[in-house]
Amino acid sequence: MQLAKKDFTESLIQLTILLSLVGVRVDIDSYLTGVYPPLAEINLGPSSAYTQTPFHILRDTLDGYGVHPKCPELDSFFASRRLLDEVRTLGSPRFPTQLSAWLVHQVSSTGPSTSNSPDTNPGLENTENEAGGTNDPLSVRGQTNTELVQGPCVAGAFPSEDEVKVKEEEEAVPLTQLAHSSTLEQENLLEGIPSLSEPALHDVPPATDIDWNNLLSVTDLNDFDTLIAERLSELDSDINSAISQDVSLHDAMVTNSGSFGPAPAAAESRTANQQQRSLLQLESTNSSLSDSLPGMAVGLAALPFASVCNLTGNMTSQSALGDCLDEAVFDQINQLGLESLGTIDNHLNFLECLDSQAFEDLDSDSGLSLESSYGCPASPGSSEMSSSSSYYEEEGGATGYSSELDSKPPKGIMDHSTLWPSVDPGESVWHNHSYSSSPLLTKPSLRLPCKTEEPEEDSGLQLDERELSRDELRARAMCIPFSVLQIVNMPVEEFMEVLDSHSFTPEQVTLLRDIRRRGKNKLAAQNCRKRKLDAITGLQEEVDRLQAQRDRLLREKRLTAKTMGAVAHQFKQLSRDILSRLRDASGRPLNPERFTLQCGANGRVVVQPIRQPAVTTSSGKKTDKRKKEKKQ
DNA sequence: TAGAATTGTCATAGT
DNA sequence: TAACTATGACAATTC
Repeated sequence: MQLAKKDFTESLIQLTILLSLVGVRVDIDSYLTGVYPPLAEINLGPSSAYTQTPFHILRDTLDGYGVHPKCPELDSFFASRRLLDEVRTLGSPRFPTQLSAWLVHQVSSTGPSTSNSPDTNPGLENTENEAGGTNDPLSVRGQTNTELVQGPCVAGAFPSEDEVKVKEEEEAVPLTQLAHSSTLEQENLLEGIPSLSEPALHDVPPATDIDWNNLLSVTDLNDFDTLIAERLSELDSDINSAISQDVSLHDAMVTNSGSFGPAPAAAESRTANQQQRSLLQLESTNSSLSDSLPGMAVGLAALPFASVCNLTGNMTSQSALGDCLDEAVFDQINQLGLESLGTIDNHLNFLECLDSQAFEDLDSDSGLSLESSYGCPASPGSSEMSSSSSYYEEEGGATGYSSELDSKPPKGIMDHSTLWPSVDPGESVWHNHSYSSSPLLTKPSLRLPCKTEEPEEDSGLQLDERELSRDELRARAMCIPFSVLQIVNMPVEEFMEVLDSHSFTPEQVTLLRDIRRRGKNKLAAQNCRKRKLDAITGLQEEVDRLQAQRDRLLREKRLTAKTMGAVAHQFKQLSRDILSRLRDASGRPLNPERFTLQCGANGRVVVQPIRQPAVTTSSGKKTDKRKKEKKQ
């Protein structure tokens, strides 16, 4: 059942495309409105144009609609929507349909062919020179606009010997090629670009970004061409076959037929003439543009650049960055047209902003600070330590920290279990790490420890006495009936009560306060050091993570830059080919060096003259004159 | 024996 | 104001 539906769907698409070729628009909205869901099953079959490549899946899931990427309904919806868009693009008017098919053949052609390239075609060169001889694009513009509307005037510029065959063999056109247009285009490009991008991950010199900055910052078309050529010269030769830089319409059709299997040469020429005829049928969608716009307004309408842009969807689908580029940057390239390719540097700046912003976000989002570690459950926070009720529990561990009787703390990062073991405070010794006690202090004497005496009298100490801390020994010497732990850990109220109730001497009170102060400060020092180590460790981990993320983003950036270069180059080639086939009022082809295509958001393609540098120089002269006038 | 690591202590600022 | 905490600095000790 699914197979039958699939076949029916493909047949419907082919029929729609066929009807579109003859100028009949087929609206299949009702087919996709949910009443009939069979398009959802297109993805299930291998014969579907869209299921043969996973690009739509990747793109659709990256469209950012908040639906789970694996949702089958979502995938089906977007596949259906894409099919609808494709059919609409092919449906009306006639020229986009023809142009779409031509793009398919051109892109899918294998092997470069320069026979009819604009640069090598002497006829075009002559006409270009003639057109360029006027040095007035406006004159050409006005004539061309009218010419394009009339159409038949242009027909003479194309060979028409195969036009009759076109009508006869139109039914034999491999319509599936049209249905596969964007898919094949993506496949071919993606077969080439990954081979280009893969070495970018490993072999790209460090100056790649700089070169690409230069590339994208070039506003002059010639410079852009040069940089593009330089860039592509470094790329794998497969890009030549994938993009078919210098393939003319006819050659593209020939090579394309070979790519799709054996086809008669007549069919190739027929298809070529079909494209030519479609070009002759250009309709001016806005005749007033010749007056209002500095260029010709040609209703090319809906160049399938979306399919070109789609190729980047898979390339960059692994990240949101690629998605943004695919959806925004490339669409803007499409809209701005070839003349505005210099603004790609803005997009590169966008990339830079993404990088920097990502880094800044990461910095700000790290949430790691010296303060944050305080709240870490692994480390006792200051609030915990400040609580008097928790002192016995907390500082009981602190006794273990200094309990060199049991075990030595490991070197390096302090072990938390070592720092905070649950040791009975009453049984543990406070510490004897730093100071060995004097035997004199074991006596009930008020003499302070003299460090110079310690080495001489260590031999007379008992083992347990040597393990006593200095304060412990002082307490013993002062006959204080409390251990250091008790003194330190008891609440302040209790400590005050002890001081009041035991009628201590002032020296004893001072010692008790000092013991308590030193003990608490020791714990504080331990906590402080542990927090510092935690902070350092956390920062180091954060640095490692950010460095890894930075490397990943840089790789994605380089990959995206290469993709953008490939797309820009293809856009330029397509524009050149299209312009070379357009005619002005006198039947002369447009000079691709002087005109450019701009694709509007509504799918309309407008031919506009390229701004000559002379304009800038004249403005510069004006400014110079103004400066001179000001000086005078 | 020099040097690093550990630890206690002091001083001080802040709470 | 006292108690407490946090932390830098210093010194003693250990390895």
